Amino acid sequence: MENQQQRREFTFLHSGDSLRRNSNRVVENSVDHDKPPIKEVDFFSSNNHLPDHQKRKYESLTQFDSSINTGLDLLSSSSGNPSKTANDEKSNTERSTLQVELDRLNEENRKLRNSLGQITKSYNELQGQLILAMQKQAHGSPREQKAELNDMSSLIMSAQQFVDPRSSAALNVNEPSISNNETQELSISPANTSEIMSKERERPMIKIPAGKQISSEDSCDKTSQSWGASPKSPKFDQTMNEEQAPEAPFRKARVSVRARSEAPLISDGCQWRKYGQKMAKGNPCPRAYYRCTMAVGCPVRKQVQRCAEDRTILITTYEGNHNHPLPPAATAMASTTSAAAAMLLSGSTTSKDAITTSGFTNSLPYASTVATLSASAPFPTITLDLTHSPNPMQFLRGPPSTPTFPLPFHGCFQQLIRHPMYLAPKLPTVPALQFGQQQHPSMVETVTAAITSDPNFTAALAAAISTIMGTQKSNDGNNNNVSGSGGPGSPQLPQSCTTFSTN
DNA sequence: CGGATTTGACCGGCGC
DNA sequence: GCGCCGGTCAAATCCG
Repeated sequence: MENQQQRREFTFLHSGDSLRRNSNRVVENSVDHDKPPIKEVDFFSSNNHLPDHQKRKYESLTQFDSSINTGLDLLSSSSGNPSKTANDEKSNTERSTLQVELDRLNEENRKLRNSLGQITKSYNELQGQLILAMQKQAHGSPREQKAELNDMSSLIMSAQQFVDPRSSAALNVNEPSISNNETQELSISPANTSEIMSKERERPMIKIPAGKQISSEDSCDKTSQSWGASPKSPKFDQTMNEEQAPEAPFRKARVSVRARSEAPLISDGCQWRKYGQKMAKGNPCPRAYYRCTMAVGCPVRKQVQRCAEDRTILITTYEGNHNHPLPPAATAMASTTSAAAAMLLSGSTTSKDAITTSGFTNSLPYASTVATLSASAPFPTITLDLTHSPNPMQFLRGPPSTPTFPLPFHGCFQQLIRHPMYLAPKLPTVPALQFGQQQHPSMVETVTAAITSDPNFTAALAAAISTIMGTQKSNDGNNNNVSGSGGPGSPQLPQSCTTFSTN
């Protein structure tokens, strides 16, 4: 079983490498005649309205590696001919136009390649860490299956970091007992997890200038704004070393969700235990504190409080990363909040940002749903306002087996989850995205476009990928649960930081 | 009886 | 230093 897990993970990593190679092909395919048309070729070949002689010119252009500007030399030599005719001048003008276009495409491809290179670099680092972690586990005393499951969770976490190590590292810092084996409980956070996480913490993180707390949200959201004071949980504190302390604010990324609900607490697929209730200043409604009980030691907490101004609105604020599998009903929401938090932590928000995040919310089925960033607060918070959804209860109370949470990425990646190859015991050697390309060509393009237009998308993508992997685990007959008392296990990424909430 | 909830006490951070 | 406030703990209580 352990070997199988390892093989899976390595396969996944390998597939990531394949992703890189394949993506490069998009750029360099012009020299590979055995491959199907690549984007550049497609771009030019799409000009079917052009005369044949121009098409031939396009073809000649695309015969050169777009990463090398050899095509430009060809054009310049041609344009330097003093005996050109009027037609030649016309065609040369067109060539110039095409040259500009080609340059633009090359530049675009270069950027894409750079992005992929960064991803690959992070990926390789993680791979090395995985190997180290697994070797360490192999030499250590055998642990129960519980521990192995947690290993899987940490591996999934790593997978997420492959996409965006920054955000993942930041998101996972709430994990307890990950840097100090002495404090960790036997059933949680195995050694390899500790090693991985410790290394991850060494990664440089983007700093958001600590500014004055400026609440960009209405009074209803004071609940989330106030969460920053947290801390104590002695167990967690023990795991923090001096270097990590300055980064603490990043670990407190929160996702606050506003939604209309009559119920005091809406099921979000996770199991929660109430551990406190307080009256918060400025709100006559008490604030309830919950912690995740799906796994022993899960650091995820949430606050639930009704909006003072509109008590039909329930505000749920999540913090922390699950260190255990999550049931399908929870993964949709979890991935969404993870994506939101990842976006928040990805570094693009350097000050008070009260915006409607286009890259994120554009994917929302309900146009009125907005995500508000408040990175200037002591702890960055992203608020998803679902109160204007046409029928919020539709997703809030949807059947667990068919989560219909109207948030980004979920539906898109369900396609991957359902793919037969994806469900196979062994992950394909082609990356999930490429693989999606087989059946859903537009998806890869969409993802690529999203990456180029919004770097933060990688973080969101990471969460979604994590969700996929988690779902796969639950689908391949492995019903292991981290917590014996927990419900259906599933993974949310421990990975994914904040969980979604509903409410 | 065991697990979940309630609720007052306690602690740490922060502002004055 | 003091008080306020948010967050957590843990004993008491409730509930299935």
